[in-house]
Amino acid sequence: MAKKYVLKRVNNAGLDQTKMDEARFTINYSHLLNTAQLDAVKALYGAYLVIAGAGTGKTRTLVYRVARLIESGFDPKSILLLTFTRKAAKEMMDRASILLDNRCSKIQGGTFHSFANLTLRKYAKSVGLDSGFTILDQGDSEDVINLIRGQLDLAKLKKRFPNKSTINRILSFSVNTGKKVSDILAEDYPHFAEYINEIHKIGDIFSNYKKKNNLLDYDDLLVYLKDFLLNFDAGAKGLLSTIKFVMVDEYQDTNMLQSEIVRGLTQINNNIMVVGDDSQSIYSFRGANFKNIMEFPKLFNNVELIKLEENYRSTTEILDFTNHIIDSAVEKYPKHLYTRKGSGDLPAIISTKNENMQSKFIVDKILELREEGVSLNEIAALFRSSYHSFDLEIELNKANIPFIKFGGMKFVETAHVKDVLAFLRIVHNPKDVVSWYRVLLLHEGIGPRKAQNILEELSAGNLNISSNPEAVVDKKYSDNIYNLFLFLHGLFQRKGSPTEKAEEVLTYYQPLFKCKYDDFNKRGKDLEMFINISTNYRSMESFLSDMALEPPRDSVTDVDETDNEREYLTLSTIHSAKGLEWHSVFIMHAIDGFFPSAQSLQSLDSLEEERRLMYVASTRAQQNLFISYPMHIFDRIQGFTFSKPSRFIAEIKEDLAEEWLLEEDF
DNA sequence: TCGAGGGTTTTTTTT
DNA sequence: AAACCCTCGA
Repeated sequence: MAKKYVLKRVNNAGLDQTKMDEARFTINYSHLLNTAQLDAVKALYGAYLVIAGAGTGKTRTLVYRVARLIESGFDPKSILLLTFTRKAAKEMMDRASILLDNRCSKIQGGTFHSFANLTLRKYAKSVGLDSGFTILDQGDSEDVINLIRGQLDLAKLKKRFPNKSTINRILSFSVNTGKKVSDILAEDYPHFAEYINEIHKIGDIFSNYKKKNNLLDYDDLLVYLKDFLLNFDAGAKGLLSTIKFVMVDEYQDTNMLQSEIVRGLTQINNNIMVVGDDSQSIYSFRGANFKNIMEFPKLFNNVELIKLEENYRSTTEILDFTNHIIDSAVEKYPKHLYTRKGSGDLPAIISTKNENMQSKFIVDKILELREEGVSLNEIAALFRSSYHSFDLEIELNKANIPFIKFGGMKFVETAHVKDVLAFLRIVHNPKDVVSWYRVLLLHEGIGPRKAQNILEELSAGNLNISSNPEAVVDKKYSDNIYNLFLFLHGLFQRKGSPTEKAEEVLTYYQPLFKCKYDDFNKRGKDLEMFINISTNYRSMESFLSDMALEPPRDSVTDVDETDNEREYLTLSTIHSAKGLEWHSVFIMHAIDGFFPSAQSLQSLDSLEEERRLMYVASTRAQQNLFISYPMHIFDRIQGFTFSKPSRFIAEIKEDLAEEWLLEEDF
């Protein structure tokens, strides 16, 4: 008798989901994960919202899910993992590779912006872009706005007009949240409300300017990507048919624009998993709203909610402390974090006489910890604003404690590095007026006016760098302009690696550099490092994109790439410490006015965000948590002021932390 | 029109 | 302490 076969529908990977036998996997998932984590890892099709409290193994869960999808036979390239930094994406891919095999490093991963960059270059035509577009970083955008601002006749205005960074912030916030500029002004900048028309005008000119000159700022990257996806033409369909699974990390910090991108990405394969924690939402200034994460179920059908609540990071004492901080939040979604990690020391709240005593305390305590066998790599000092660590940095240097600082001014944001980049950007995109302007102003005898004239000649085609300057650069221009064009023409024609070109720029730039900066000796190190970094790149395009999107961390204090073995302490803004953890954590400057910051005291919403910031900071600690505040601190405006401890720690109950008072003779 | 000098304000956080 | 704005002499 002939056997009867029943044809069952199988999924895309050719495997029947219900029949999938755990034994076929090389990784023993059910042993290595808790129930909730396992639910998330096994999830296959559909939409999932994973609410993952601090330290509940969020990264671990994502890593295992990647491994499992790949083990199930899905093409790594069909998995897209959007993270907050590319470092986070890379770390996850590395961990998954160790877990399973090298296929895991083949998934697509990165930030929304870097994904937008790659996609838009690839599909430039269908978006109506030139694929050689240049990315404007925040400083570049501000420069353009300043230019436009200068052209408007603002002298006639009686009252102060917002400066470039404020204008940029307002316009950008509008793009990211979808709010009207007038509403933003009314809510956050009532004192500028009367300038609504001027701001709109600047916004319009700015947009046209960017379009005309092949420039995209951070927001444009997202807007163009969103439009590309939602227009859903052949190009977008082609792209989306290759993406089967989308995962988004740190979803609480995405904004409306980004959530539309997520929607756009899942139009064909409705498989989406977002992971986040509303209590750790700390990017409202970029348009994120902690409530967005709970709006997610409205975006997709049948969203399954998974909650990770077992904390694997901190001791009971630390967890009790951090739970208390977030319990006082005015608005939050219920969750109960618990730990089985056991008991340790109570968190300590340390008041010191002044800022320097605080630094000395931290240095001393670090040395003590090191005596006890805690590696410097396991220790971090966290602060609200980048400048809060200046005094500590001095003391660390005195004590010979190596450190790396995260957050704050980045290496590529320093004026001299931007100068060098500007030359390279012109050669790569001769329409990059922002860089042109910067480069022109470097030269003696050229101010805003003459630079404008030259820019006009450039856009009219009377001047260019593709032909020999003999032919195009008129006699009426000074020698240094002729020489500039000669140099750029040479560089434009030359084929060579980013490093070779950067070295040529440096040679040309050297005299200008020494003339512009008194402290050129100190800054010179950055330029050397810039050359060093360039050696990692073979294409100018990826080099320039990376410098704008994922620039290297720090300039002076940064150690060599080869120095990975060395131990170092981490100094970091709380924002840059997101997602990380250490054995021992110091939180500095816990003073009202510093943390929470003075600007946030005005509104409840921003105060609540400061609270979440304190929550993020304190949940980074595994074993030891030290929160310090100086009782006297120098305030540039008022001189010495007596300061109160941060309201977040002042409200802590006695049994949750012990208080230390540091005597003067330390 | 450039660029130096002086007086004033300003301050988070990041892609 | 640095960034910004305005004024004024060359």
